[in-house]
Amino acid sequence: MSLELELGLKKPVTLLAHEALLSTYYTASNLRKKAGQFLQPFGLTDVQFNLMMLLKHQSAQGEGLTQAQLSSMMLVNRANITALVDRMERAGVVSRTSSPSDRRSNIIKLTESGRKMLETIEPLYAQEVKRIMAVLVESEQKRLIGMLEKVRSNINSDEG
Amino acid sequence: MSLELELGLKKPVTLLAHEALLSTYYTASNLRKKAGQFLQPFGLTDVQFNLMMLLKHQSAQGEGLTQAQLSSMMLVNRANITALVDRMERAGVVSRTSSPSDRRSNIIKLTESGRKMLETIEPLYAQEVKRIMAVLVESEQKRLIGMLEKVRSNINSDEG
DNA sequence: AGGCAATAATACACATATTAACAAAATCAG
DNA sequence: CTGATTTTGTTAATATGTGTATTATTGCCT
Repeated sequence: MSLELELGLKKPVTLLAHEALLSTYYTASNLRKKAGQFLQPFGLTDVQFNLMMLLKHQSAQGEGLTQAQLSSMMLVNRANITALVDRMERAGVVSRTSSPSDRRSNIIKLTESGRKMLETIEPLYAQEVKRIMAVLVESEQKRLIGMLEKVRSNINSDEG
Repeated sequence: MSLELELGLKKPVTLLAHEALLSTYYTASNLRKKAGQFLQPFGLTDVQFNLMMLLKHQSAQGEGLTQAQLSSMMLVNRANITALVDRMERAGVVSRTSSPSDRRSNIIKLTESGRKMLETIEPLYAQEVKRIMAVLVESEQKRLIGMLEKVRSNINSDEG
């Protein structure tokens, strides 16, 4: 179904480039909503799940990540991470410890409870992601990734 | 530049389908940030600009749209629109009138000031969108739109 | 050593998103 | 027509995002 029908537009989007941009917006929006619904029974949001995945896959065994590293990997402002980690700490899925080597930094780690939770959810999540993306064959997924990468690379290329 | 490098990941994303999903997320996120920066000098957010574009292009001459129509076209909850229109009304770019034919509904229209503002911004915005998307030739943009459409169509196809 | 710039986290004000609960109005079933 | 249902908008609680300012700490440079 076209964007026009999905959104109930009365007139088509006239500029192709704009339609491409809106398609990217709304697809991301739909994917996030779907992820949110999928994760709700586990008491997690998509952002919290993403953070837990980073802690599991992007840190050396049991090392954890600093809030600054997390903000870089999630492409959000560092200020965001404070309240996000607060909530997750309160929910008992991560721990926050001051770094001994740099007392400005906090080390965020999965708790045992968080690790177990992720062990349950991750295979189901991976299965659902594969199901959704299976409308595109492997070569198409690669082409999609490549095209989006080109778009991102061009976003800020006029500055400086 | 790959997602891995852009986010400072230490390890690659192993599941191709997940990388495709994350690419879509982060591209949309980058596009929205860029739009936000572009619109900031005009005192608008990307969401407010999007709403103004809908009022201009998706309503019959001077007719306006209801909040329910706007929420459908923006893929957001109706509850959102209330405060959004409040802010935009306060900024003087839209007006909110009770519909004579259905007293539950509010008709949202661009004010003269909003219309003028859009006349200034729209061509600059279109130019910037074209510049960003010009890394993809027309056929690629169409292929991107088509692939994203297929993904969206598959998101909720397991329900019911 | 001492001073100064950069970095990490936090706090605050604000914009946007969700769900749930509600009131008012329109519509439908009989 | 009347009573039940649906639709529209609002409000409240919560989560996430931005930018800015502040504090603490680190590290660099003279």
